[in-house]
Amino acid sequence: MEIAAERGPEGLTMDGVAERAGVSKETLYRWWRSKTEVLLEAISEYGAQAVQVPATGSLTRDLEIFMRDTSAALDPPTRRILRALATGAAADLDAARQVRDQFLTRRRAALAAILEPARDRGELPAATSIVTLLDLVFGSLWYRLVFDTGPLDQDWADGVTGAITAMTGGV
Amino acid sequence: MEIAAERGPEGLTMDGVAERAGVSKETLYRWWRSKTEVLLEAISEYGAQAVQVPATGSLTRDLEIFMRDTSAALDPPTRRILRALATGAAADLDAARQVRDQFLTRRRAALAAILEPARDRGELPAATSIVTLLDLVFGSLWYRLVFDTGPLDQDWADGVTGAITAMTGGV
Amino acid sequence: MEIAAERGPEGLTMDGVAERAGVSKETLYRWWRSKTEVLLEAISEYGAQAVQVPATGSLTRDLEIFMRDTSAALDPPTRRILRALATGAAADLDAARQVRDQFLTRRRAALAAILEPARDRGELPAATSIVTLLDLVFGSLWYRLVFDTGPLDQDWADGVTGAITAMTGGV
Amino acid sequence: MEIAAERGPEGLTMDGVAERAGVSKETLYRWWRSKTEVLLEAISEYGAQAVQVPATGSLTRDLEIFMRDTSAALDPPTRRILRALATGAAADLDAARQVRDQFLTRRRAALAAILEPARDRGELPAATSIVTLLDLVFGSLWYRLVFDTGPLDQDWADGVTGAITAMTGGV
DNA sequence: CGGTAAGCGAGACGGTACGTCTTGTCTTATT
DNA sequence: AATAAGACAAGACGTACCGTCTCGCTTACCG
Repeated sequence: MEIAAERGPEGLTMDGVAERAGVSKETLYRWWRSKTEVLLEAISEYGAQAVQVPATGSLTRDLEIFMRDTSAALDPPTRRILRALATGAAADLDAARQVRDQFLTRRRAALAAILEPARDRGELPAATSIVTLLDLVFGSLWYRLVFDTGPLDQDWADGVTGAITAMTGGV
Repeated sequence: MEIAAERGPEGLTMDGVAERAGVSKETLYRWWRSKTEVLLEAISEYGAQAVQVPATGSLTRDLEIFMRDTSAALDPPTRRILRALATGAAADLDAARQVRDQFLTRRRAALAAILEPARDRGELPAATSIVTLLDLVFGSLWYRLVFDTGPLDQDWADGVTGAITAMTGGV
Repeated sequence: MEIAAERGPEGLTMDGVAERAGVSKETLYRWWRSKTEVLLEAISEYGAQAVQVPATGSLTRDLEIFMRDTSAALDPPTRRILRALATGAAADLDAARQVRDQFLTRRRAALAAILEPARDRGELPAATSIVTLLDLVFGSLWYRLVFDTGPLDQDWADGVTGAITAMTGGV
Repeated sequence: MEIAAERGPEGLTMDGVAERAGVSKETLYRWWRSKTEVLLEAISEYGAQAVQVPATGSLTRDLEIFMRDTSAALDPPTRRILRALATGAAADLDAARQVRDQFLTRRRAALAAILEPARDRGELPAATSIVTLLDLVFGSLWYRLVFDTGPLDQDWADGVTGAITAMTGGV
């Protein structure tokens, strides 16, 4: 985590991790088969603190809180770590699967826990595909992360919140 | 392109490109400073054929056409090429900038050329942030590409189309 | 022994021995401090059958028997074992000392038991240095073993026998 | 050479050579496929100075000179180098072949150039096998080197000389 | 007879070298 | 002057073996 946070994807090497951890490469490979596995486990310890799922009863309010929390968590070191994760996933479908199953899933579930009740309450059209919405929201996040197309600040958070809530339409 | 299409991000090396091209590495580096630059130039030749911008006068129809075209273009070889691009961008902010400026921009402009008139016609709320919508749509695409979270087929295309047009609300 | 006989010096590892013996490395190292010690002990069990010391009363005849016996013992598996021993000895003076004291000594004594009486009987010049002769004979053997310069067959045995007995000169 | 001379077989590593030579391991492996090849080439440069072949007309005298020269060359650093060579040869038949062809051959030829004329002159029995004698002499040398069974000093040189000339018998 | 200590298997560990791979720079000779 | 050919330093990769270590388990001896 330290190395990924300090130096980003390029500076993260198994040799480096082994040295920093005061551990032999042999041991590293015994427990984790790849850089991605190491990172995932490191993150899961770090991010074990359950993702907050606001439940104010209002989709707009819930989303706003969730998105702002998310945005607030994305300081530069964290962004470097996530970019390292994305690098691994983009390069190798196997790593992608691991990231998906062991990392993305959790956050997707949290957001789904906001969206589904909202749809049931009628705040989103009944036909709305939650999966599509999740892709849109998290896609926006990773897109900005990977391609550095813009900040992931409060404005961004509010923009996404606004777009999603706009789907409530005239309802 | 051939190599990236055949072998994906991992199998794409400068040595490999030089050999396949019957060119020395020296020459490769003289003209392009990095793998990303090589790929970008290769893609731009390939994808020079201007992106079609439908203009049927209906946001829903335009979007549907655009998304289906996009989806249709994403065959497995193309996906491997794009993943190679994402790998480079995620690993290095400088590469990210290049991908952004020389590749993403074009497609963003095409979609913007659909969304902006639609907003002007009142098919989207006047306050709608086009940039946010672009991030959502392309984010969804790259998210699925990078993390292999699902197919980029017609269902996906229609799902995104539906979500965006849902924002037109009761209008 | 099995491993050394099958795979030779390169394939002989402490891990391998431990596994084949159904024993933990811990135990291996408790009883023997090095590969060389393990091999030496294994060989001493194997080769415990006393070295035959012919005593026909004729140097030529005794030597011939001894050399032919020696040659006959040197089948390929045995050669691999001896090469493993030589590898250890050449690499490390401490191992060399152990091989010398616990292995070479025995065979040297056997040959000396042939040469000394012969010298006393006048079949070798009185000034002959037995040690030098031992070095010449066994040197020839190990030289061929280590550098694979030629077979250790009956021709070789007879050649050495002939050379040594030639020293009896016109006597 | 420096490393082999200073630290002997155990301390000689490809990594170490690369570092000391200010060269990358890649380059090392491009030119030499193994430690043995590196050593052989290093030695051949070093030892390029032709081996002196005395030709006094007397076998005893020639041998004495040759053996004393040989003995004098075997200072501790040289012995460490030669033990490194023997370690490689003993461990691997392929390395053994290389050592034989590129190193041992030269010295064998030099000694043969002494022995053959002597035999022709009648100083050795006509039936004497030169090859056997070469094995005996050099075997004695390497035996002492590998197993550290005794010094390779002038006494040793004279002992071997004496043994060989003893074969001239009553002539 | 029940408690304790010694020896054991299992195997993790830090360390080090291995041999391979890719990167980006460079030199040389050719055209 | 641009090129191909390819050597090169740098350094990460993933593997192998070494010798040490810690853990429980099982015997066998002793109180």
